[in-house]
Amino acid sequence: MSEREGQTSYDVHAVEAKWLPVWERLDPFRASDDAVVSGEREKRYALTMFPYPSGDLHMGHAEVFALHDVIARYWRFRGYEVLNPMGWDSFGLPAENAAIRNDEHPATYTYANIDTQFHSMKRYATSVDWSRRLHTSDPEYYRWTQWLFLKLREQGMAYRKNSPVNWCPRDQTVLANEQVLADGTCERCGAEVTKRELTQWFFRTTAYAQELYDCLDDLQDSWIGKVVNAQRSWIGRSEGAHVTFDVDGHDPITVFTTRPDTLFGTTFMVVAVDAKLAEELVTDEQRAEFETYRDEIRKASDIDRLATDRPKTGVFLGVHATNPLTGERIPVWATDYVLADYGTGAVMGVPGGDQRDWEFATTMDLPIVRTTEPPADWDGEAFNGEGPAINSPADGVTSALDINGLSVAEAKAATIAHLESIGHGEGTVNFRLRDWLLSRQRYWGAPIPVIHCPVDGEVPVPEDQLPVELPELRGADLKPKGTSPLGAAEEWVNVTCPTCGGPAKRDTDTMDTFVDSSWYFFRYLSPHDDTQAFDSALAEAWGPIDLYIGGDEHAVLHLLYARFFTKVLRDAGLITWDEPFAAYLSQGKVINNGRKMSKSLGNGVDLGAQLDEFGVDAVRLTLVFASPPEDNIDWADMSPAGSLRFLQRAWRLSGDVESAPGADPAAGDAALRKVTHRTVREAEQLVEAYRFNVVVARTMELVNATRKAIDSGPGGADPAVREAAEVVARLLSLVAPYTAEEMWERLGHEPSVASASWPEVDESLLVEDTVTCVVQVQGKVRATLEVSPDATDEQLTELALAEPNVQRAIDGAEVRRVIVRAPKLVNVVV
RNA sequence: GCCGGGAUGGCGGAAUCGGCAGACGCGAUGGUCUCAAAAACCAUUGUCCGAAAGGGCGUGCGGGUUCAAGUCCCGCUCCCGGCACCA
Repeated sequence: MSEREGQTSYDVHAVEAKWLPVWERLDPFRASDDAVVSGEREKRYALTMFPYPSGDLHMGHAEVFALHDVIARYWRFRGYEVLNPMGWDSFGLPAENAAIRNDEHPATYTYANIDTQFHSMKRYATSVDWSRRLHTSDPEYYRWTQWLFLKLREQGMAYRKNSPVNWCPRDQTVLANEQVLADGTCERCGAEVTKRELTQWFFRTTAYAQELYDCLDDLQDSWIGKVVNAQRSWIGRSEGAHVTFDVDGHDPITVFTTRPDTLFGTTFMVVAVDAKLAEELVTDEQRAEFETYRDEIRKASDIDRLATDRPKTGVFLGVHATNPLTGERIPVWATDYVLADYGTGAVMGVPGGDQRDWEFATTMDLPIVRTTEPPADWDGEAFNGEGPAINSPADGVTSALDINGLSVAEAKAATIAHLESIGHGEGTVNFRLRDWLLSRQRYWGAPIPVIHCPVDGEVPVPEDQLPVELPELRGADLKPKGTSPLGAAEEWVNVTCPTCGGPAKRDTDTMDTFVDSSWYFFRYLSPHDDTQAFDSALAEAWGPIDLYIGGDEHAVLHLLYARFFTKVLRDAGLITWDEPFAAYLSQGKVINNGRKMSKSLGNGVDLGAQLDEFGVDAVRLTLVFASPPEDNIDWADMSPAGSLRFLQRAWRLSGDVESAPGADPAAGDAALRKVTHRTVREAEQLVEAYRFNVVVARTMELVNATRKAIDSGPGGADPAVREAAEVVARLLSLVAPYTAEEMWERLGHEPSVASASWPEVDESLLVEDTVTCVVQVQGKVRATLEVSPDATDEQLTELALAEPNVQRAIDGAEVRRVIVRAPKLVNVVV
């Protein structure tokens, strides 16, 4: 037992109990608005996605909070004023479903869980400013959610329309497109989503499609790539043209195409069978056949319709359109392979250039004309690759436009120019993104603050009457019945119209909970302000968020909505910046034994049990050290016990330091000092690059080096050992605050280590007096030399060739060339 | 099908300026201490040949560029994620 006080370990739980009240008293993480507004200190806004209060915190929370705290604490050390707030996304279905099961109010479940999570978070000891705590289900919060809804409505960004919408039969509510997974199931509960024709509220996200897309370029480097990619795909920008076809006995039809250059190969037109347009076009002779086909398609589920390998089907509508370039008449068909709600719901059929059109043409026996010359060895069907334009115009047809021989890009440009000149089309951009459906037919959300009056129509609730508080409903009253439970609260529903004073009814839908979370990061700036949603001056001072960390499940949903809100608020004049999250990092999942943790698999790992067994610090350390932040962590591969061993080893250093606090490190062992200062510099670079796992590795190396210095080097009395131990305490505090605090105290300092200053790097100690020079022969390492960092090429060559091992490798051959990269490398070529 | 990311020891992962592959940790093996165990500490740990010195091979596969390739280029395989009858 080399340790001075005879202790080889500390009691994890005693240490937790000891420091929590001290930190409570010191409150070192409170963010000062004044320091930032006055410009006294530079700001950093660190944000992690706030939790939904279902039960207690789990391993996933533990990971994201631990990762997030590294950067937040680091920024604080570096002298920034750090805003690190926390709250709860506390509206939502799990609470409502629990309330129905237990015949209680959703608030009971919600606030009990918040309380549980709050205490777990306190124990978890992240550097949060708790004075800014908020819950989205508080009337003080949703009052401003409602205010923002009205603001968006004022901006023309919230509107009501009747349309086919996604309906989840299990949750008994409509869903946004973003909440329906690729396989047609509900993102929340997994039920198969169906369609309903309903009048619903939408946010006009499509108005910002272009900007939401373009700004991704600026985020490319500071956001994790897969999320930028996901958003790009979701917004789905495609460049092309609108082309207008005259139709016999009908208004002209406009189609969207990305390949206007293939217009000469258009041999038919196809309209989505479920679009209104199809119904308008169909002739009386064809109507019966059309309706039979349409009804058949309507019966098929979305799942079936999504399959891409089904044979092409369709019905001729009896009308003809005219190709604007050639005057040729082409038949108009209805089909289910054209989508009613993308583009114009109608497509020009170019079988030579589009595989789907090829299959349709083959099935329906329609002509096929190629417009791009395929390569000589082409043995496919439709060809949509690069090649010279052909058949413009085809034999026997005339056109004012001839693009033969042009490349695809040239042919597109020429065709668009021509269409514009004859008034039959224009270059345009189309997006896949749809407007955000925000109404929900459920109870536990923010009521939509609108009154429907038979005289005045849609009337916004006057600002001074906000919030529109939820009526007291509980248990069975909340049972989903396909319409909003709020409709049953008659006293609440029936109101007088704010405009005419006559009888009117409240809107009975509540808002999607993603509305609540689209602006919470603004509310953190002034969470107790009862005069406004947020303070624009504070938004100016603190925004945008410098680093946001969260899960991939929100790669599209929440991040897209928050970006949209930010842009609308900017255009409403409330803020000046364009994007809410300057940098985004996604955390991987914590899994167990190769599988997602789940009740049915019985492989869940209980966070509380892990904390009880290994302590907060060891669990945090394990999660941070496991892998780069964005990778998944398989808990079965991890060793929290090993983490605890390391923490004890680090802690023991603080008991072996024999010099007094303030001892001058300059007098200490130079070798250890070099390691210490190099470690600090590397840690700075690594934290800033979010490579937190490597920061831990470097800290471990410093602990090892310090241990060696104590046991078999200059000994515990050397001031360099104190310097090293004090650096370890501060590096460790990024991940293991309890252990670090305990070390800091044993080293003779006042708490809190979090308020200590960051170790200053002595640049002179980063200069090595010798470096290892690798000597290769034919690229293979044959020897290493310890040389001065300013050794010359000539010196190195001479030393290298003098090595017996090098001579043996050369084996008498003629040295043809010696490559020297002084002072690190010599390569002898024979 | 299109777009993005990845593949490194028994395991998690280091090495992103083209310059010692496997840092750090886990696990394993042997040892010290102990009545014993735990903890702690010491040693070994990519693989093959060799008693050793030393050498061969080695970053998913096949080519290439280079004095030098995990890293750059070309062509594949597989895995993960996003989008998908989106015209």
